[in-house]
Order: sequence, then structure tokens, then C-alpha cells
Amino acid sequence: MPAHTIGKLAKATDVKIPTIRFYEQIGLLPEPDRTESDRRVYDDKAVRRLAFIKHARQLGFPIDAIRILLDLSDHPDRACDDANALAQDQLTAVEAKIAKLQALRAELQRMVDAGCQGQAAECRVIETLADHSLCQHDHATPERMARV
Amino acid sequence: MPAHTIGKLAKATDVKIPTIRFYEQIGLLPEPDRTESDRRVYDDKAVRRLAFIKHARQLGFPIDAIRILLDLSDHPDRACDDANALAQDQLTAVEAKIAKLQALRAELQRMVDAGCQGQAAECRVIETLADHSLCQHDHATPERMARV
DNA sequence: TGTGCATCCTCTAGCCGCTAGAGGATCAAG
DNA sequence: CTTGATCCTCTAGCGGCTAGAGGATGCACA
Repeated sequence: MPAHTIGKLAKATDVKIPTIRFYEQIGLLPEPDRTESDRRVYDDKAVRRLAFIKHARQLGFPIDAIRILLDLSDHPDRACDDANALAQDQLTAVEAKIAKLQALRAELQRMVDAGCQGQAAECRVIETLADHSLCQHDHATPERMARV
Repeated sequence: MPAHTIGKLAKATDVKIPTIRFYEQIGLLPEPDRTESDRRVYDDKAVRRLAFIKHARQLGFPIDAIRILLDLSDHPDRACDDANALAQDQLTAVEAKIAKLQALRAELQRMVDAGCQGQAAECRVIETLADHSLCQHDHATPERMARV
């Protein structure tokens, strides 16, 4: 089982070193063995686990969902209903975000198209911001998006 | 000029009271007058300014951009190039986010479609997360998204 | 005139998911 | 033996709020 320093693990997975330590701190990654001088030592299992986490984060799964997914991955005998549900939730969330962003894009596009030269007094961008009634969409307050 | 309490301002603009105080603290809203007992008193100008801020936030403009936009709005004699540029930047950012989310949606859709019954060992969701090579898209690390 | 609830005040801490930096120890190559 | 890369822990900061403690007013109704 080849051993890696934290730096190698970081390179292998393209995850930054402080992020790896952060994942350890919040319990996503187990505490690794240490050398005599207290340096972390990782094996290939850690590489796979971190790659799993990274992939899930790229897909926008929140940390708590990843905890559950990792747990399932660790226990292949369990029912995977939770994994399906989480993926479905995430899909729904992503679709909602897309819909919202498309409405925003439409309005921004109108603002940009109407963009003026000259003074702020006649600026359509400013004007649009100042007067919501100029909007066509009812872009509701966006919810928190964390990372996508 | 009708005067409002912070509560009325909050209702008029649909912005929460702590958020109003927060905007004041970071200098987006000017410090309002106070009553003898130290309560904030707002006029209609404050309502308009807060509505402007809210609208810009809904469109995803970051606070620093809003500072500039407010400043332009306060000085109608200035050139509005900055406003146009900020709107264009925001449009570009939103388009990039949409593109990224659409790639994520596609992969999540495949995961969900392949969703299994039974044990995690055969779960396509888990499997896909564990093995990035099963993905079709090269969904890069998402950048920070703040609010939409 | 009391009373009781709504609203306001300030202050601090927390959310998510990292990221950055200080200040120091250790390793590995030349 | 030196030098520079890498590692360690710890704390604080990012954006944009949000929540809660603990207390002071304001206002309607009896």
C-alpha cells in the first residue's frame, strides 16, 4: 500500500492541502496515521475517498449529503434508497437554480441590450435597478446557493 | 416626507430588519436619523435606496458592484460606462453558472435515471461518485457562487 | 394607571465551505 | 551544512447575511 504525504494526496486529487485538513477536521476524512514527526501519511484508500468527496462536491452535494453517501459507500450491504433520494434532491435543486438563473439572465440581457452611452441620468441599467416595475420577471429572492 | 420605523421599511421593501442594519453597518445605507430613544427613522429616499439594493441583489450583483451602482445613481451627471460594464460582467457570470449547472444537471439526471433498487454495492449513484471516469462531462471545480 | 405584548436597541456568534497567514519544525537535495 | 520545499498547529477571514441574548421603549386596551 503506497504511502503519500498530504502534498501528494493534494496533487493526486487536485484538492488543496488546507481543504484536506478541513475535511479531516469535520470528519469527512478519517484521521490518518502519522510519521514520528507528526506528518500525515495517506494510503490509496484515502485517495479514493477524497476523490469521491471531490466528485460529489463538484456535483454540488452539500457536506451532510456526502457524509451519508460515504457511509453507504462504506457499507455496500445497506439499502441505497438514501443515495437515490439524495441524487434526486440534488437534481431538483440544480434544476431550480437553473430556472432562476435563466430568468435573471433574461433581465440582465435586456439591461445590457438597452445599455446607454453617456450619463447615468439616462442609464437604463441604473433605471432598471431603481424601478422594479420595469422588469418582466418576478425574480424572487434567490436562496442561498453555497457552491453549485 | 413620511417617516418610517425600521419595521415599516422592512415591510415596504421585503428586506429583513437585521439585513437593513447590516447594510447600514457596511455603508450601503447611510446612518439614518434617530428618535430621542435611539430608534432609526427613515424617509422615502431610504425606501427607494433599499429597494434599489434589493433589486440588484436579486440580480446577483455583489455588494461591491452595488456600491458603484448606487454611487452612479447618486450622481446622474457621471458617465455610466461602469454601470454597463458591471451589468455585462454579471450577465457573463450568470451565463457561466447556467452552463455549469446544465452540465451538472445532465450528470445528475443520468445518475437518477440509472438509480437502483437494492444494495449500495450495486448502486449507480455511489458508483458514479466513486469513479469519475463514468462521467461524460468534465465538470470543473465550481467557483464560489455566493447568491445567485 | 397599570399591564402586557410588539417593536426596537446593541452586541456577539453562527452559517457554509473553504482560504490565508503567522510562526515554527522537519525533510531532502546539493 | 545549508537552503528551500514541505509540513505542522492555530487563528482569523471571506460573503452575505441570520439568530439569539438581554434589555429598553411604545402603544393599545382595561
